[in-house]
Amino acid sequence: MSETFFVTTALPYANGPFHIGHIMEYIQADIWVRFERMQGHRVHFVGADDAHGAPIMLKAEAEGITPEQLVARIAAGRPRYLEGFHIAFDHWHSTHSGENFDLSQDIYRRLKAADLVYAKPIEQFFDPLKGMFLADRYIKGECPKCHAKDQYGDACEVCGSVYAPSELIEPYSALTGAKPVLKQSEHFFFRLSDPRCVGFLRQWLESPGHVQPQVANKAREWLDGAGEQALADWDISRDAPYFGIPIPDAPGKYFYVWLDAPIGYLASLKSYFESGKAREHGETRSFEQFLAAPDTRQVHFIGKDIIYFHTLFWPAMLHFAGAPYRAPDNVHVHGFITVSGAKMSKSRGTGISPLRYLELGMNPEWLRYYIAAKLNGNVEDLDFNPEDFLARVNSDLIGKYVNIASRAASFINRHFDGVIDYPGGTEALITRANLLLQQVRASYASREYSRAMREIMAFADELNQRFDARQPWVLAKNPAEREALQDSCAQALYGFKILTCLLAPVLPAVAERVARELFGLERPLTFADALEAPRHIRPYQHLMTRVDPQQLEALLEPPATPAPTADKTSAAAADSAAAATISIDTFKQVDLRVARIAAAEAVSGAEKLLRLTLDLGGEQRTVFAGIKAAYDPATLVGRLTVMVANLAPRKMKFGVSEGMVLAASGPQGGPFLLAPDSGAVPGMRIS
RNA sequence: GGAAAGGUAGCUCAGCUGGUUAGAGCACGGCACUCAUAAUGCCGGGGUCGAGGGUUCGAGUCCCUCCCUUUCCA
Repeated sequence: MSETFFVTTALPYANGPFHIGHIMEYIQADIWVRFERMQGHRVHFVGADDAHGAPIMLKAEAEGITPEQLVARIAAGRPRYLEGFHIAFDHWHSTHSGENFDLSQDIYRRLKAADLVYAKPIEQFFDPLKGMFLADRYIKGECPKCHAKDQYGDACEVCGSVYAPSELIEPYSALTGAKPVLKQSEHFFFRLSDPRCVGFLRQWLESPGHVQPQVANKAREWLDGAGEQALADWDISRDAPYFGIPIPDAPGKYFYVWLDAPIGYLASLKSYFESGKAREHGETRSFEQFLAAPDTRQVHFIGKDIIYFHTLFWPAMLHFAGAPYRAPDNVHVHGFITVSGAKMSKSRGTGISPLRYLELGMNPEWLRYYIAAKLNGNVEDLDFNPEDFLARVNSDLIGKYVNIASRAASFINRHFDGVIDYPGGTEALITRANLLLQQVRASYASREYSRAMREIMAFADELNQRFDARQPWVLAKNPAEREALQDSCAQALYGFKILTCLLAPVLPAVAERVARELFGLERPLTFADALEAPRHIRPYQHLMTRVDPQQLEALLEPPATPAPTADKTSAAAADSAAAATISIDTFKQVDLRVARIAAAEAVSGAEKLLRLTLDLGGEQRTVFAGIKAAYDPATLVGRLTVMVANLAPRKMKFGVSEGMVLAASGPQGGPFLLAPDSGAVPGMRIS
């Protein structure tokens, strides 16, 4: 019954870091992957950078580096986001790779052999200074309709009309300002309009499960287009200079980036197989065998902006290239994410920065839950609303879910030494769990995450209601009610375990901690665990803190303007100039370590101090820090920071401080605690 | 211009193939409780389901027109 999936997310363009839209898609896919794995299915989840094309080439040129260097720099920044949000790709690769060169050229040769590729001369604007053909976006000029100046070559941002670049009045190259000239060049075309392609695509779109009905409608519209809207063949070549994959037997010609980008899915998979990782994950077949197997389910998660490429070209290319290539089994389309109703814009700095989210120490699982709570299986936009985020996360996750464990565990530990027994039996809960599993699994499977979260939270409500009705805090005062006390708490804790299983795809880190720390399970949870009543619980430790409105505010405030930043650096420079130089040996005497803040509390009687318990990976230290004014203790717990580990202990009025944490401050404000990048673990030496 | 999706309580959303007084969570008001890193429970106020027509015994749910929002048109 176990199935095998090959899952991808859309390849991000390697000219910049991830934005919140990428992260949303990855969270959606990651939840689905984790869900399928919890059902016992084998899933290979891969991603890659989309490295080719003119924008990357030009950006690299502008920075005075090679495109490879630019792409490598961007790629180096990927892991901290992925790890930070618990997005567990099995492999991450690049379209600028040997695998992708081989696969792209192979698929091209096969399509050519199938007579689905032809050459045709086209006329296009050419920048004589730069010596390259110009894509529409690199040509600007006056709009032929409304005569607005400086409009792009494809559409006018002022009046919204659409036109060809040759219609622009006074066109000029956006790269050099030169007047572009029309020049002829031979391009290669993929015969998308071929009856074989159209026939195949119709059939593929009709087969249930391949795409959502709305997406099939849209794609059919393109297929059925007539006249102006008729389905056109696809221009798949670009002329040198171009950062891309050379077309075989065609000197100076490269594949258009959109041809090799989706092939990057397969390139990443191939690299995953050839690196031996697939084998580590229990897959013994070769890449080709795996890909060709009819029971391998090839699933792509994409955004609605790239439906055209993924429902027309991509399936057709794969199908007509032939075995081992196969058209996808499922292309799942999601909408965009907006912030407070406004469309995300990188250039205007609106939207929320995923990196900033992590840097502020905000819990990634808050965002995962919030996205899950708002995501359905349709192609609909999702709004990130700060007030909603705060309310949703705090009341659902902390008030309802985590609170159940917190309130019940304390009784079991205090009165029964952690032993959970069920004088009232577990049948009712097992029946309930079975029903819930059925509902919630169906919701996850169809990507109706918001429904799943509603179903799960309704159960959390039930548990809190029942717990309340039985009033264990009253029972605890009467020794004769011992059984009732144990039963009421046991029922709640078993319910909590069920909730945790159901939420595990969304909250992997919390689920892992619950399994290990509370229930002593040294393995990942599966859905079968929901039917297994726990018999013992360890002392409860807080699982999640509430969202701090200040963090949320900091997340949303616009990025700092350059001016104050410059002030800061100059102030810092002035400071450092004042300090005498020291030798490296002197510096090495300071033992700096990464520490996890295990606990934080205000010190009563002290205006500025917080008492921090720092975890150095095995060793715990108590440190007093004068940061009370800037930090709420609750938001500090769990985050990583930097401490001086070999500072002589100092006896203070409130206790002994065994070190100090590092924070920046100056005339512009502070203190600001230091934090290592994600990946650091407590105890690491800093040098 | 063509097309798609959406417009349901203050906010975020559920309402499948039309059927008793339109639901949830959050927010708000009141009460209760005190086990829980203020968390929980109960009660309540609040919606002419974008507007207007139509079909029907009966429409948020079907049809038509219009308005608004978002997006797509390679």
